[in-house]
Amino acid sequence: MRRAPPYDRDKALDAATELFWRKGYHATSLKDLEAALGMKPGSIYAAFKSKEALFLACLDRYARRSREALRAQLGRGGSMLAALADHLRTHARQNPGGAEARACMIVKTMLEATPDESRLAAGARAHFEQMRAEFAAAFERARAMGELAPDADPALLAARYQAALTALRVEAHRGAAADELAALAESLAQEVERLRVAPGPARAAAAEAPRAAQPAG
Amino acid sequence: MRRAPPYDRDKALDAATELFWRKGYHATSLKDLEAALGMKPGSIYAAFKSKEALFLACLDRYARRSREALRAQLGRGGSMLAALADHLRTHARQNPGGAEARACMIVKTMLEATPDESRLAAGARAHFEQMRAEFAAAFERARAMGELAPDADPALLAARYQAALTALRVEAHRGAAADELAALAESLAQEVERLRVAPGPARAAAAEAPRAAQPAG
DNA sequence: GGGTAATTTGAGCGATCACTCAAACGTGAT
DNA sequence: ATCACGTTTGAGTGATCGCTCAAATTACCC
Repeated sequence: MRRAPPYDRDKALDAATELFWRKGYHATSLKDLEAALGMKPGSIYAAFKSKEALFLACLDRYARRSREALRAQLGRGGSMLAALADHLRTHARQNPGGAEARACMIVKTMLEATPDESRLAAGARAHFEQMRAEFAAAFERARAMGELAPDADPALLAARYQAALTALRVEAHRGAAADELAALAESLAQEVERLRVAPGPARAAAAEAPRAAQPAG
Repeated sequence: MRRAPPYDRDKALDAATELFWRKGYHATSLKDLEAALGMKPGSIYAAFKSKEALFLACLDRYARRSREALRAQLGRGGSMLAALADHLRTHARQNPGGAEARACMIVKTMLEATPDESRLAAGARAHFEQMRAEFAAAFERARAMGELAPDADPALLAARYQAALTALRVEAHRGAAADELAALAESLAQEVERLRVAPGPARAAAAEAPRAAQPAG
């Protein structure tokens, strides 16, 4: 019979994720973690095997939650393209000082991990590719629904969508003004919605955005 | 009369930049720098005042060279939009193992710097904004040349262009296959060229890209 | 209440961190 | 040659790094 652990694993992972996300892997010390988790080094190493393993656990959790949030936003039925566009707009609505006004932890880790820290690098890349697969599946569904042209390339669209999202979150991280961030997100979102092909002569004609003066960048 | 320093400041900065760019600020130790620069700690601290100051010197140099490379590519006369598009394509042509197949050092630093490392964060942001100003100036020139519609928004276009470039370099950093990277770059480049407005009824009609099946993402 | 096993504790491990400084050294002027 | 001066040297600074482990503590079963 195991004794119930007096520490709350979920809260500990929350605190560790917040710390790692904000400061990155290298700049976060065990002292920081001890303070944030309210645990002594021995407990941390009993619960999680090492600093690296703890980081990877946080990253996995973060990625899983990101994926679930995406699916929740895309799975409400209705237009896939509209949902994808709204997902971009969502990321511009974060309050500037908030925890979400930060670049994606997966991307941060990809850029921070050195080649010899292979587990961090491989983990981050795997999660990045998994998100890409989510986006590709969404575009495939859009194509199946007739929102996209039959010869549309979901893989390329997914790459471009992820690029837009990545850059948008870098812009938020930079501290861009809320209105500039919203304008950029809106511009990228309209780009997605402009992919829609007219399904019939009547119903979705309004969804076809008019050719604007600056449609791209 | 000062004695000429026996160390080559330019080569030292080259080596330090390579190291910082690859490993980031925190993961680069003084031991690493000693080995790469061929200098003992005392010399490093005499030549550059601290690890942080050395990093900032490298970052300044990197940003200045990036700016100069951009100006060289955009200043050859001819179409600004074509030059901007080609600049994107250039970044996809880097050989995969090469030193350039890495995310932008400015962006890496923006994402790595913690809020309390204010000099690193501020320096990276300043350089990022300076690059944005370069892009905005290029789009303004394009508008003045009649390549863009008179009501085009250079600031927004610059933000979108920088977003595309940032994401493209993240994709290269990730280790994307050369053909996928080229496809993404080509897609983004065409997006830029599609901004062109027909200048006259005849001459530049061919430059107006035909409306493709998947123009955006 | 006593026994047992799982868990937490926290001092402290060796290694490495960024950095310093007195001494050795090289160079140009005399 | 000799001197004066500025640079390079590299052993060594205290602090902090990630991490360990024997001992104390706690919860559960009988």
